[in-house]
Amino acid sequence: MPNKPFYITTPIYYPSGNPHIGHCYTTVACDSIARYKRMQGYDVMFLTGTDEHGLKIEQKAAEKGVTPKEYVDEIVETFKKLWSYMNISYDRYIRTTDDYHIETVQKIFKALYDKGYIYKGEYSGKYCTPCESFWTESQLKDGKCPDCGREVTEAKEEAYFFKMSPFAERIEKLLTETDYLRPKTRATELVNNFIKPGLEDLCVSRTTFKWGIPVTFDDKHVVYVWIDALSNYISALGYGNTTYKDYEKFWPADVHMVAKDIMRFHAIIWPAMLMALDLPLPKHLAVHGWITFNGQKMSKSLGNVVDPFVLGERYGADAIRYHILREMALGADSSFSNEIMINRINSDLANGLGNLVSRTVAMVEKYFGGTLPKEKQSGEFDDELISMAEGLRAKVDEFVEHTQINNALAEIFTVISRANKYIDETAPWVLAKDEANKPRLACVLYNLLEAIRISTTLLSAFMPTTMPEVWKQIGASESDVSYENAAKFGVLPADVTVHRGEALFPRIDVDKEIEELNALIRQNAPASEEPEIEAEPLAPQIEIDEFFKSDLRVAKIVKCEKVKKSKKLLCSQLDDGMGGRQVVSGIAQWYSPEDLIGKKVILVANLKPAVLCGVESNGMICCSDMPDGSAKVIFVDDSVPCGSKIR
RNA sequence: CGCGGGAUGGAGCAGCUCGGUAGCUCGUCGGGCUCAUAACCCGAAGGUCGUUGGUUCAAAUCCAGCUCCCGCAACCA
Repeated sequence: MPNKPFYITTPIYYPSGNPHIGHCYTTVACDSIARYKRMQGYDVMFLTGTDEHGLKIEQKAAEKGVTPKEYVDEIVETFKKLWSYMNISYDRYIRTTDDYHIETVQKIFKALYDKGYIYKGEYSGKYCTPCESFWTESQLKDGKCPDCGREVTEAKEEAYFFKMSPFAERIEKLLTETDYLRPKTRATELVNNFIKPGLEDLCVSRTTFKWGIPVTFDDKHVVYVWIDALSNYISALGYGNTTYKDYEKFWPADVHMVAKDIMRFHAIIWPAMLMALDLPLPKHLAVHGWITFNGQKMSKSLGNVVDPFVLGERYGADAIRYHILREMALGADSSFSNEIMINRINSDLANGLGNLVSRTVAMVEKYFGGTLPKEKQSGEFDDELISMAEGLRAKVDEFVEHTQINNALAEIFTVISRANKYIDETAPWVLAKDEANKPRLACVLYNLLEAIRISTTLLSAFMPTTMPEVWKQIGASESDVSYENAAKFGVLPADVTVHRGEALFPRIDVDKEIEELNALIRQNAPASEEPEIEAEPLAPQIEIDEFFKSDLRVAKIVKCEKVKKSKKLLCSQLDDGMGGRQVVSGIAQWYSPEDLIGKKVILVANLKPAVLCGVESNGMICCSDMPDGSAKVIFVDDSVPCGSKIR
């Protein structure tokens, strides 16, 4: 009888930069589940990959002066290197630039078109030229581009749209009445925000960049991200292509694991696509939180601090894996500070597991020369340890089944703790003093080896690099550490021979280590005071009269207050030397009203008025972008009179 | 009144569905042990369970109001 299939996926990552610890998060979790399922005897397909199309890649490549494909090839290598570093056992790696994927996407696009779910949009006034973006009716803000706020034009541009509304009801049921979404607490949020207001048709093609999969029946268009990226889950199995033939076997997927920022696409758009194609839906969508660093969200500027390569080199892939997995709770964010990680490695891995193996093996060597005698005598305290060890597998099974890896690990370490306590209870060093106690002593040590064998067998899915080293030390053969034997006590040979080895997880000196890491950070930080910024590509040249189309004036902020119901907006009353006006600016995160009152700024005075969060705005205050995404207002010398023209 | 989540000893969390001695990990302090990676084991200190009111014999747990955080949505003219 063939083994039961199990299909698990990570998202395909966007290679617009090198991978960071956040990417490890999802991938390591999937890898652990994949390994566990393989151990259980499932025929596993574990898919990961990269989503390689789109405007951003096209631009990044242009900046570097290479083709998009060349650009992406290089970064993909880094991803693969990281996965090999982290000992990730993916079965297949999909790149959306692979021929077979392109073939599938084109077929799916055509199929949806033929079924009438994709139609060509001919909307008027939905295109923002500066942003090169299409918008649907409800995305527009007061009839203007939601991105830049400028007037959208009567677009001659066209785009294809995917009809979502026919599936709204089924999707709502999927989210609220099944356990598709994990954790389910997010279901209401999705339903309230997206489904109840009415599902918008989705723009699924672009004509404004070339780096994408061409629409077969309309070569002006390339397929936009949704259909391109999400289809990877089935194209990788051979749906719509002949490169692979695993679709029948593995679809529907057992688990799609994603971080919360892309939950929406996997919870709504992906099911809608599958429904439109009349394909079965995946069984579960497991959503996890973000890694935050010292309380801050991960960002590029922090990238080098928690470079997974650096961390892996210092502590080993398994230590990183363990920390990530142990901290991960479905849904919630988890913080990643070096201190937390080092403490965790020390207390759980070095003091708990590593030391348990070390002391046990040492005692077998010291008291029996490395090989236990066959004669044993059971005694007090044995039963509790044995029953805990024997019952462990069932508990871990349960947690893995529900993608609760942190709990699975906690369960395993309960047994490890219990084993350490068992040593104190039985006090082998006391037994060793009397030759008559040798059978009892042998039994105690054997029980410890068994507890270690069972724990590490189950742990090997999560920490695949180090566990074989443990097995070498405790004298376990390959068959001893099978999943089968993980629920049985008494598997190791009665006269097992151990082999003392290196410390598995050396204890880390916290203070020293933190200092070294901080030094590394400083070293990697930009040397100059001036933060380096990635220069934006230069806008096309313009004539001087085009410049004079914008009327820039000096104005003084006389009054300023926060816009209610908005986090980002400040509403200012300006003296523009022309009777005054009101302007709204999205800078509330960086400036409080007191910072601005009385200051003189540069005003774009001839912008068409717009209404933001119900407040009218007549112009724009000039700011410069900062590397971290914030903005700095450009102040003008107080001696310049209000209303002065700038040129 | 856009939607949702949260507030529990120094830190991070569990408990709340189905009211009844407040639990875990780390940290701190004291003790024990010596097989071990100064590790391990035991014990102690430390909490008005955000705030106010209500239901009840009894509320961290149920109900209502309030405050503060966080996420989503909206929004950086």
